[in-house]
Amino acid sequence: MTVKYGKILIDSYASQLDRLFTYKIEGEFIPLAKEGMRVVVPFGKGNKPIVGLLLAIEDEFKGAYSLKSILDILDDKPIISKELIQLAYWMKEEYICTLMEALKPLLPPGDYKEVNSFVDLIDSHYTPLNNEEEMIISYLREQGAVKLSDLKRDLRISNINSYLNDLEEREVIEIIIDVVTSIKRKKERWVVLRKDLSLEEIYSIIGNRARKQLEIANFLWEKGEMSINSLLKELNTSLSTLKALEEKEVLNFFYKEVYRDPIKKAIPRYNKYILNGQQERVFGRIMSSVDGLADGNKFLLHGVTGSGKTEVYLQLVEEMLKRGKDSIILVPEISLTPQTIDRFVGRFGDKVAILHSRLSQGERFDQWRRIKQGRVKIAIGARSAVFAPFKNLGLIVIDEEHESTYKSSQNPKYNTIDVAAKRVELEKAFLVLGSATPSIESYYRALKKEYILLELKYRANRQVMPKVDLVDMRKELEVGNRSIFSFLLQAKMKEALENNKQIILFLNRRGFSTFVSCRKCGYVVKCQNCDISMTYYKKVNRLRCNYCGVTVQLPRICPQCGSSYIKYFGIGTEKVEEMVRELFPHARIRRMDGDTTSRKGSYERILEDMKNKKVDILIGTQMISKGLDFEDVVLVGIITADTSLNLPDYSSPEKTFQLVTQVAGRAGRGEEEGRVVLQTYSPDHYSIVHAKEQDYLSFFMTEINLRKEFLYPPFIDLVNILVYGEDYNRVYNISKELYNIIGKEIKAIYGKDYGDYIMGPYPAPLERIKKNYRYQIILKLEDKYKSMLKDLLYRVYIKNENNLNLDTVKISIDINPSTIL
DNA sequence: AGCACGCCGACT
DNA sequence: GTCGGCGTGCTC
Repeated sequence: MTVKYGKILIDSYASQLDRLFTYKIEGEFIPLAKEGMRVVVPFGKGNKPIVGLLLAIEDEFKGAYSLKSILDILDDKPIISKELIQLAYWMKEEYICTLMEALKPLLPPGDYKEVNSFVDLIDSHYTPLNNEEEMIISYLREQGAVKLSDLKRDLRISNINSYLNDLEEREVIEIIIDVVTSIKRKKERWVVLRKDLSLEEIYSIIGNRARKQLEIANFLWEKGEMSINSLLKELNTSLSTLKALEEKEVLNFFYKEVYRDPIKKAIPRYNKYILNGQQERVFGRIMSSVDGLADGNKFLLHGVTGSGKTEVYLQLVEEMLKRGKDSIILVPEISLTPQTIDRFVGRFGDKVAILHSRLSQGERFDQWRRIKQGRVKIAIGARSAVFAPFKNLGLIVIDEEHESTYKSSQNPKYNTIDVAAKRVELEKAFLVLGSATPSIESYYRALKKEYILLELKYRANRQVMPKVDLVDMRKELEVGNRSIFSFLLQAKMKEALENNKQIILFLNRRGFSTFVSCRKCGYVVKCQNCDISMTYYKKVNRLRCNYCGVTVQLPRICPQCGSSYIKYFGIGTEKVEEMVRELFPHARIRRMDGDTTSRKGSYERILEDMKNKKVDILIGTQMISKGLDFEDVVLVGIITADTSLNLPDYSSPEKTFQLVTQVAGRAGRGEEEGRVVLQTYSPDHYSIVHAKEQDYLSFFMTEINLRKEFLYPPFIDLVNILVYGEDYNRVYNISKELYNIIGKEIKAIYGKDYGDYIMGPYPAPLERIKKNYRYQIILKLEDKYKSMLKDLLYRVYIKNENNLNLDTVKISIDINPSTIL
């Protein structure tokens, strides 16, 4: 074969370059080129060299135009696997974005154009076998770690790749992928004793007067080698002593690369537990699939709070390790707490990489590289860790799978669960979704047998589920209690404090509160058509439904009970703290919300204080709803469940049910039975009623029927098309134009019923963010028309076939968004 | 995205 | 006559 053909994606986010270009691969490049490598190609009329990603290699080409040839290959090994390339193609289709956008989270972090191969000498005492090796090694001795391309340019050895490969195989040199900016990879000075001397010989060289030097020698004899920093600290000595030893040629200094390790403190070992009966059944069922004894590769693990899901995950990971397979553990960012990390690191030590949003660019790159090179076998992190570049992936676990943080809100706007399901298919791996309150979507799929449903019905330590008391806040008002704490909650708090127990007060503040409700009877203004709370718009002083756009007058008096206590809802954690202080001036109170935990480490400190019983009452928002496990918390107070219930979003009952169940699960983790006081203005709402009973199945059945009736996911895909920009008129006009283009197609499908499937354009609930006016169009995609309409959206949005003027107005398309605010 | 081509207005 | 404005269209 004298020539091959490479399909290349140009490194550009320009939508018009969202296609592959064919280039010839000739001569020396033929054996080197692999899919997933970066290449340099001449592009455009001026043949400007530009970086592209080689995505496919073909033997023939049938096109009517002449081809150019690639100029260079930048990588020594692919920077992305074939499976991940496949995944990117799938994401592009699924989430309507360019291939380059879809690839972004799968490529090395940072600017991938800045990624380079570096060559470094590992064994500097190696004796070269031939002239070429001699040149390479002496070059590296002089230069230290160098860019592969520089080395090639300077030495001009023909067939240099085969020499380099050979040397790498013999572990004389090392070829590493790294980013240019971090070529100053962190190195530490280490010391090692000369290997050819016995201890006696060393003693005699040092002589018996230098006591400190003898101590060091003894120490190193035991330890082998050590970094200078830790040696100096440990033996409380100075660099000059070491220098003296070097002069006597007892020890050698050398440099050793340190990985910027985000795990700073020593983590104690986390011991393995023996699984109880129900855990064992779940574990056994999954393992029988893994070992090919049963069908299925995707599981939904529905386990009540405190049922020991984590231990099941840990043991699955362990089995994967035994089988030479890698694992990815996904957790919501907020539960990526020390508690969670400690368990995995405490069990698996340095086989674990941790990926979270607070890593610096350099740290992030190191973690990526450790995974890519196979130095770690387990990655634990937030949603983007689903793309961890393992080559032997065996298992993906998604804990708290119902959490909305698994939906990305930036391009590509992927849903981690769907991505994981796809990846597991591509890599023949296994997926385990876990939750105490599975999302409606996931549970529905489990019932449809897309996932295998597994259950943990009891808490691990025979603890009973906490008892939930429902308090109707309308009645509190009737009997003259104007405080935000019901009499029952006050009494329970007093009791817990007297018994020296801890209390968690949970304030439900999802997003912001824009709904209008009656403090007397709990009435909330809802849309007649959509069964969704209406949103108050200050500017026009009217209420509007964000789904169908109907607006109504703001009621002065409650239409249900006639009281004038009808107003907006909203209260903050500070206010709650103030009120608790009034009631219990001697209690030690801590607050946990966005404000108090933004400072680094403060979150950990609060948890530490909680553990050490330095806190009596912890007040918090979503942040305290999960993962926290304190034995002495006997009481959980939910100040008001209603806030999330009345957001203008079809999933608000689901979110409310989940939140209440999760928070309630914080109580009674110790010996004593937990109590939960749940305050609400809607004690009859199905999500509140079922949350009180902790009856997931009943909640699911009610909700799924509503979803079907009102045409919401999982029965359709909801598409939110957001048009935004600073110029109101342009935003409005573009959104109108867009509506007409898409509406035409929908009309052709549905005829006069088309209005059920396309809504808008309406101002978004948050009509203006950062000077941008925002209009939205909402689509409901039925499965059978999905690919057709997605194709239309691609042509309109990415290709801009209708030549919409998008200079000052931007469009964002979100498939099944977690929120439409 | 870049870059060239192209078809009209005001200049050495 | 030509220099250059940025609209249009293409890039293997």
